[in-house]
Amino acid sequence: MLDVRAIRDDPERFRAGLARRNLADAVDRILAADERRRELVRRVEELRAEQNRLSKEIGAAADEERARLIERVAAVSADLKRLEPELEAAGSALDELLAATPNVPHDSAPDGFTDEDAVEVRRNHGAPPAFDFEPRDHTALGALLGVLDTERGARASGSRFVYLLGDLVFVQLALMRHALDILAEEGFVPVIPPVLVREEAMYGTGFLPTDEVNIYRIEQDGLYLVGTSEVPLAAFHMGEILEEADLPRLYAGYSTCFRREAGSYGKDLGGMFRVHQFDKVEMFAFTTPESSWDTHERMVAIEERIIGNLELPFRVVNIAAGDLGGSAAKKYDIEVWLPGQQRYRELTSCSNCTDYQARRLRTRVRRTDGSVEVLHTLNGTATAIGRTLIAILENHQRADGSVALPERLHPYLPERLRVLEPRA
RNA sequence: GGGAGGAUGGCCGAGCGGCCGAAGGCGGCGGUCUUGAAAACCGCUGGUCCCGCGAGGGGCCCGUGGGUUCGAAUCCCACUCCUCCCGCCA
Repeated sequence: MLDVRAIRDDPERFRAGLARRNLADAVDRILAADERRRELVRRVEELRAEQNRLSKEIGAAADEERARLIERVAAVSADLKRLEPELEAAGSALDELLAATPNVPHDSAPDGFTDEDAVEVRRNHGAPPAFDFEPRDHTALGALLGVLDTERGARASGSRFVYLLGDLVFVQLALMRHALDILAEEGFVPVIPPVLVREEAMYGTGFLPTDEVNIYRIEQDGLYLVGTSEVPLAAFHMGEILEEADLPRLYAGYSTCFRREAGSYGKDLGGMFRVHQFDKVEMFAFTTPESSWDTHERMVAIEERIIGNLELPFRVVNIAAGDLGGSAAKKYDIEVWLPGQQRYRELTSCSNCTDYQARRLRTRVRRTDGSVEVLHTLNGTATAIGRTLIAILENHQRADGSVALPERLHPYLPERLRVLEPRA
């Protein structure tokens, strides 16, 4: 949620920022709603002050005086009864506008509206691997190795569900441990969070109301299945005021993620590139406003380190302003080269949400001088396990279909397991 | 699924319908004392919104939402959440 007072102070800045999302006119609608609300606040508060004054006098007054005062206060109360609903309506109108308005993009986010407009920041290790044979895609490899079963996944649960089998399960767990070890070393507190959350948490993180169609809802209990552990990690400090000395607070969440993938019909069908359920290790940071940009760079660097350890060719892209998620002011994606698709595909994503999420979550920082302000939140993928498995299979495959597992994973794997071998 | 309690400030905990944004304690900050520290003593110690350049003034907040009343932390209604016991269960 944007800060209305900041918009009031410098509307031009917000107009220009939101124009990059094609939403320049939102500023004027917000300002009009804010003006109306403040006018009503002024009038209602004057009446309440008058009512309070008179009521206090009544308490102290003698009986004959009392009747007269009660009559006077009745007139004030009548006015209040009329104005209070108007004030409430004006407040909701403003809240709805603000809830539907996304964050202002950072200056360093490039112009544009689609993934095509993202700007490449850097690549790792230059070129994608050259194969002296025709590389298979992960679906073919998964079948050959006997480690992926999408047909039975569909039978049990529908399309976009997959069974992971055999040694690939050990690779998944190794990826999880590998990421958590690095994050713990970097000062992140490991967390296994709840994956069902209340509406408040979904709203606070900005997934509701805008992303509703992509969220699984448990009607009976009024709970939502999280699409990322960003949600319960952000909600961890919902409504709290953190001490400046305790920042940054860094968390590494490991959870299963659930996504309806509505509106992606026909996209990335087959295999497990786009599925309804996958596991992910996620970074989440609560920082002071002045340090969030440094933290953002640091988190991307951690992502690069993790992917580098897995010996995967990747590139970092800076997402276009108009293509950002609603809460983000800036986002880096890391795209990994997939030989099966002959292109780079999104593997991780790292966003600085500045104060947008924190204001909705009411998460603030108490400065050492005692003042209180909204803090900044960031989130980033440490390892999206499903897609990382795909990248490992496709990039480390050999002519016979076997797959060599990256050395950095060896300590986390069973000793016999260094290569995934095709089924006999 | 059945039953019983509870929700007040960073934490614990009091609170006759008006003098209660709220006693007291703990914690925190500052000070006195001390070579230093502890102890003791003294003082300070909520958030938010509106008006104002500021000094300051005002509104709201005792789980949430309604109601009664001139006036509600206190009375009434509904809801939510938490805890405990029994049952079931990974």
